[in-house]
Amino acid sequence: MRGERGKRARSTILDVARLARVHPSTVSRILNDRPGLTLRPETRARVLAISKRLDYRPSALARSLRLQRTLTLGMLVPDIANAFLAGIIKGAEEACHERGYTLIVCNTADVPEREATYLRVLRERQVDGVLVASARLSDESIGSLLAERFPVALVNRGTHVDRGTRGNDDLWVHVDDRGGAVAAIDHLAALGHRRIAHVAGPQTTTTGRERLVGTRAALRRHGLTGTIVEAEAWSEVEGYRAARQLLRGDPPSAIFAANDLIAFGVLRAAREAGLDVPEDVALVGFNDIPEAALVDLSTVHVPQHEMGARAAELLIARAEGRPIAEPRILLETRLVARGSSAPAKERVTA
Amino acid sequence: MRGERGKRARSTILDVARLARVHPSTVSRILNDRPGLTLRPETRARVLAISKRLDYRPSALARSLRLQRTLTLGMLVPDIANAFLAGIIKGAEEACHERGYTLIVCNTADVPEREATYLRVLRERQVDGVLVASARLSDESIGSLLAERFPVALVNRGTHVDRGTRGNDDLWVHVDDRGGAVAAIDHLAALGHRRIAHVAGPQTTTTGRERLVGTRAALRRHGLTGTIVEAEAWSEVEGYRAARQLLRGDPPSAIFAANDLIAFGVLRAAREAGLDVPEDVALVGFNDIPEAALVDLSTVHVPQHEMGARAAELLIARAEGRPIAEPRILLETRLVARGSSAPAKERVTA
DNA sequence: TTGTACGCGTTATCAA
DNA sequence: TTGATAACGCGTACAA
Repeated sequence: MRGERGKRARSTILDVARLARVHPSTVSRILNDRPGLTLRPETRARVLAISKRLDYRPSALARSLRLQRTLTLGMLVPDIANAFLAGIIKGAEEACHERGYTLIVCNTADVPEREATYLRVLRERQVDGVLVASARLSDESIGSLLAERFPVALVNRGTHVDRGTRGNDDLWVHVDDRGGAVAAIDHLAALGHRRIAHVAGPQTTTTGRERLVGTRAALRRHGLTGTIVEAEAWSEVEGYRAARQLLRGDPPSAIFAANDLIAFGVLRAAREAGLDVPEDVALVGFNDIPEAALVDLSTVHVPQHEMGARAAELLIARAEGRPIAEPRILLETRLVARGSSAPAKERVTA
Repeated sequence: MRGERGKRARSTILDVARLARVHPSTVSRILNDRPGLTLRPETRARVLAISKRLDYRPSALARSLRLQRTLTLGMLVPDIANAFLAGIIKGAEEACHERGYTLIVCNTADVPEREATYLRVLRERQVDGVLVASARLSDESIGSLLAERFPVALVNRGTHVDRGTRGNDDLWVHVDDRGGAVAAIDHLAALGHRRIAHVAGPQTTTTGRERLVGTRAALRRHGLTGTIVEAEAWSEVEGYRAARQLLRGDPPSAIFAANDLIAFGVLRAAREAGLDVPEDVALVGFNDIPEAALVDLSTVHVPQHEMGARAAELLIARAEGRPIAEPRILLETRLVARGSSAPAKERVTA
């Protein structure tokens, strides 16, 4: 039963060397060919030919063991299936691929135990660095990585891990959450809305907090109070739950949801409450995931792909020991107005 | 500049052995502890303690090199950000995690060159098997893998690779595409629709073909002809393009789109054409991705998570040389009726 | 019950 | 210009 498979043993560098009548190390040199090295074209050609004929492919395992680097990056995300994260992952994956790195994406489901397990696995596999896109705060695990000076890059999340012990060279790619929130509120205010509510994201996350801060500041500037409710998670379901609470009684005329998924939940709750969007209540989300266009949701655009790519590039630079000019990258957001926040304006006082 | 990082060298099995005053091999034995091996509890405890103290973690690299297996699976997908595939990936990832395997997801973007590159990378990394979820047909690359008896499992795609040279033991997890299509058409016919169109998926893919076959059969059974147009890709954009062609002139009263993304495109085209869904035209999709609920799309449900999980399990079994009872798994679909296909019925002859 | 010796496949370094 | 050697970190057959 066993041993049935894996018959045709893969050819190694020794096989090539033997057939080419050279030493294995010569084969290695030729195949990797460093500039500034002198090989006789003759042997070179012969080795190349043999290696092609044997379909020789070096073992990344052995090489990594020898080189002490794997050309592999790990990535921790709370949910692969989340459209926003998917965009980030894709960006990171492409940047990695371009530079010859492989990315291992790990789905933590925001469960600390899984996070820890994966972190262990990644380290056992000697990945050259870890990209952390999970939104949760305060990770001792991350703290310990940073403490060990293990290459880590944070994407779309901050950290409250003991600022004291860390330098200012932490790798960090995020967007202007406050600015985005301000843009959202400004947009709604410009449409004439005065009764604006905010369905905030979990206040256990940096993004959730920052967006709330921006919202509050903008509301104040417009001389508005605004109602704030908090969704317990960045999900449609929790957005729905929070919105129901908000819509009972005297509903606001406009709602800014902390992200698009939450906005979808708000949308569902509004419909159930017999409220039309945007006629009865205007709605703005955050992130601009592809589905936002599907339901004509106004939202704050976030360059997901770029976030992932930039973060991966930073991390690779760090892993390769290259100097990094800007370890912290702040990307701009941009409001995308769509149907969900269209009317109002003329009926300001309606 | 360099050498700055990676200072604190990770402790190896030798460090543990030294401090525990035993031979490295003893440490290895204790840590892996095979049943049926007799260790003195005393040394055992000592080694365990030391290893804990040093925070020793074995190198997966070295182990894999020695064991000739990596406990790693590769996965080829055309688009990580595709919601349907994301569900499959998630299922596969979880199954892998449960069994101690790591999954490397590769985004091929349906570009043959990338597919080939990734396949090479995965083999160099000695993955124990590859999960192929790309929908394209006829891959010589896949053919060669199969020929080499390298563990491969196909998910949501068939293969037209030379049936002759392959056994019947190919690993294959897919859904009943024909049955699903039939269910969709039956559903529309039951609503009273007589002018039913099908926006088919790319006929270069097995799923696209199977769904068309099912559609044709069902239409025929109902004594209908039906219009067929083909989308050039499984995307919103191509669905839109195909639908525009379909909707000019005398539009059908119902449309079955080969998958949800295409259905979204149809939806957009219908709206632009001033047609209301479902009042003027009923719509049914395929896959039941989460976004389908968002726009109230009727669709054929596909157990994405299960597909990924089952495929991964099959592949792991094969990689470990365990016998496989059912190498080909066919999962059932189920029609989910939502608003997009609601009315009609009473106005059959309207 | 534990130690010895070797090999997994590469590549860097030094010698020739 | 090429060869020889050692080492990366681990697991296992065999010996003690």
